[in-house]
Amino acid sequence: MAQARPPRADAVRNRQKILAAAREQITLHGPDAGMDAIAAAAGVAVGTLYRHFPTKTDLVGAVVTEHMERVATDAEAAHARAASGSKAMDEITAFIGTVLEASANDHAVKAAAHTLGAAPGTTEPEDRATAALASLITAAQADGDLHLDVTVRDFYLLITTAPTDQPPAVRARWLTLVLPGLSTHGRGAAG
Amino acid sequence: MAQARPPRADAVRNRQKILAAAREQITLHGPDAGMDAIAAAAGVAVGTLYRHFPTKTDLVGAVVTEHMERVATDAEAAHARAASGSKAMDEITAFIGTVLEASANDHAVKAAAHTLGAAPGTTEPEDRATAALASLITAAQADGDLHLDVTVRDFYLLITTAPTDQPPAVRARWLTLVLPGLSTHGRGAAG
Amino acid sequence: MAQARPPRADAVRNRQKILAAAREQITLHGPDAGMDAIAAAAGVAVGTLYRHFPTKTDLVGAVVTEHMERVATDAEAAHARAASGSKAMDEITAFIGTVLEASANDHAVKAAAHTLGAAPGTTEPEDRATAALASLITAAQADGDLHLDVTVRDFYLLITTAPTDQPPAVRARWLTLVLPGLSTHGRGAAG
Amino acid sequence: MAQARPPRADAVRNRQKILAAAREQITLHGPDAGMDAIAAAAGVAVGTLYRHFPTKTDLVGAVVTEHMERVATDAEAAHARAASGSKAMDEITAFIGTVLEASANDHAVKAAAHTLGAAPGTTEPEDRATAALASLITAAQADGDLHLDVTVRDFYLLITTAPTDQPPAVRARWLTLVLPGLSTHGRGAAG
DNA sequence: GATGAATGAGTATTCATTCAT
DNA sequence: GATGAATGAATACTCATTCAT
Repeated sequence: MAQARPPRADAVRNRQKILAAAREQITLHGPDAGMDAIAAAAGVAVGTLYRHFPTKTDLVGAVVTEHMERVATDAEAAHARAASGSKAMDEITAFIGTVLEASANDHAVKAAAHTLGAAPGTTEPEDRATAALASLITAAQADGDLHLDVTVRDFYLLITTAPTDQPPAVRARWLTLVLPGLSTHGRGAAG
Repeated sequence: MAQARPPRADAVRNRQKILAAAREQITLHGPDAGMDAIAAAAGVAVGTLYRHFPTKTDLVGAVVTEHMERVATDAEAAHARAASGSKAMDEITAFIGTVLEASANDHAVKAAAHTLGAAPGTTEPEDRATAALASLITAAQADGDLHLDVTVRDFYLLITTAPTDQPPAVRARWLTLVLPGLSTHGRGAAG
Repeated sequence: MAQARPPRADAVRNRQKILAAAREQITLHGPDAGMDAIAAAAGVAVGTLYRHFPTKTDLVGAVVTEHMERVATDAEAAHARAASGSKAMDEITAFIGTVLEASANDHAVKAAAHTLGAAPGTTEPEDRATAALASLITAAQADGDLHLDVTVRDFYLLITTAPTDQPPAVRARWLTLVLPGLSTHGRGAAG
Repeated sequence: MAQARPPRADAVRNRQKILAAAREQITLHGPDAGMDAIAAAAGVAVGTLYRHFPTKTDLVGAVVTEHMERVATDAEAAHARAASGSKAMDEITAFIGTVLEASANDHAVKAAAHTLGAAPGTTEPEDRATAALASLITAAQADGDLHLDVTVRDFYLLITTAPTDQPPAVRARWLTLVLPGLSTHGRGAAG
């Protein structure tokens, strides 16, 4: 069985350029960004684009995955900080806020996911995020700060429904409304 | 002064058929549903569709307004019940659930609103809903059941971000997560 | 054989309103004026319009004929004046100018004729015009003012090619360029 | 500095086929010729047509420009002949005839120009034609054959109003009627 | 006779995808 | 592998004409 030969250097470079351009164009014009426009932004011909991503769905999927990559990184960072002393529940709160901010700027990504019915499943980065978040949850529950029935799926549910396309003030308000559902401490003095 | 003659019976029937078809098609394929497809689903020629709704935007707008109509009706009903003795906070809880269920079936409507940057403002039904909800809020706050800083906008924010396209179990879970942000009673015994 | 019953008074009135509206709309928007627009301008429903003119071609044809009516009237007036002493050649010159001006304001009419390949033929008003012009030609030739080979067809050729859609100065210049082809007196001192 | 790579051979061929088809279809059905029809006539898919001419206006513009190209070439040829001894006025006469014949076959072009309110200005070929004609005019005026007030604009006015859609005999007659407006020699012996 | 709602073929244009160079 | 020209189904919308009321 022949070894898959390693990809050519320029092919790798092209893949990166295409992903960057796709991210940019999708962010700019939503998932309706044209393939030609993406190719042009990448400084590449459409044919090349199609060699790397046989379908628009594939390309958008890749962008979404990239996004997941970032989520995973953030989750693991939060987990690491919690492991070295910071409060797990604080990390959770911060994490959700961070993801919301990131989505607000990469805004189209979520739309993309929706519109294209992107894979439900289990990409590698999603697994990493899930693992890190699960640990974080367990820790926060051990601290008595997080409701015992909260799961990773709950996080994903909230993140998916976050108002990413609203102005910052609205996004902040949404966080305020939503966090008491997780925390055991309610909303404090406000009411 | 002559009365504007009443619309013809068959024209009215067609308008209904078109709206129904639009609702259905938009639910099925999102606001990208084609005008031809909608016309076909309505058993009508495109021309007829365009006679009733000169623009796709108009048609989608009409569907959204229909939806708002229902929301307004629900809100006023809730308000009426609270006025005659039932607990305001219970009505609020039920109301949000009701809207969520309704939206789940009319699912596309939300997408529609988004995509078309639907009117920000002030359609007549929206005004009615807003008025009824405001009264409900005041009552619940007087009872000490609702956080004092909660406004109608908060309701709209939650409703807009509700996971209308998720299965019932997920929708129920979302309600559980989100209601504590409104109520002064937290999540009770769960954590 | 039954006598064709005389048209009802209101039907006659409608026909006039429609023709007026057609003239107006065609002048305004060219022969592309929509049937609905014409009907609306006439204060009549499309159905009524179609009862009077079974086809758009018919309607435009009618407008063109109306135009011919005017041409015929002008030609006969010119002829009458020449018969009572004025110079035939002067009347000819004036006549062409008059028609050109009229066409410039009813501009679309010519376009209409072209676009719709309107009947070449021999409507009654055209016949009257032709007769009057023929007399005028004979008279001017008898005066020695008009080239002997000029015919009514030449007039029609010039009129048809007149730059009706150009500004007045250009129209005047065109007359200057074209009249020497008819007159025996050339262009006088200009060259 | 890299040369812009030469267009592909088949693309060039297609461009020609499209232009030819456009000329033909526009000639046949006026500028209302459908883009689909033109594409079909060219043996090409619409998409291809749109790659070459992003807009119908562009396509018709190109056809008009082609026409102008020919006019320019004719004008320059006439000028060259006059420079090497032939009579300028004869060249002018011949030139107008030539353009008229050319237009008769490309008939629609004029309609096209009209309909689209074609550029007022200054395409490159138009400039060339204008220059050559100006020289020709000066020469003929120096010979005493052409009225002193005649300008290039007069030529364009006549050409634009020429009866390109009439049979040859009518076109010839039109020339006879119109040339005396330019020449200092009148119509000779005919009257 | 008048009304105006319904019809449906037709228009220019876009865009994901394929394939010859 | 890269290029970019070609494909063609699809889209929103128009308008002359028909026909039930």
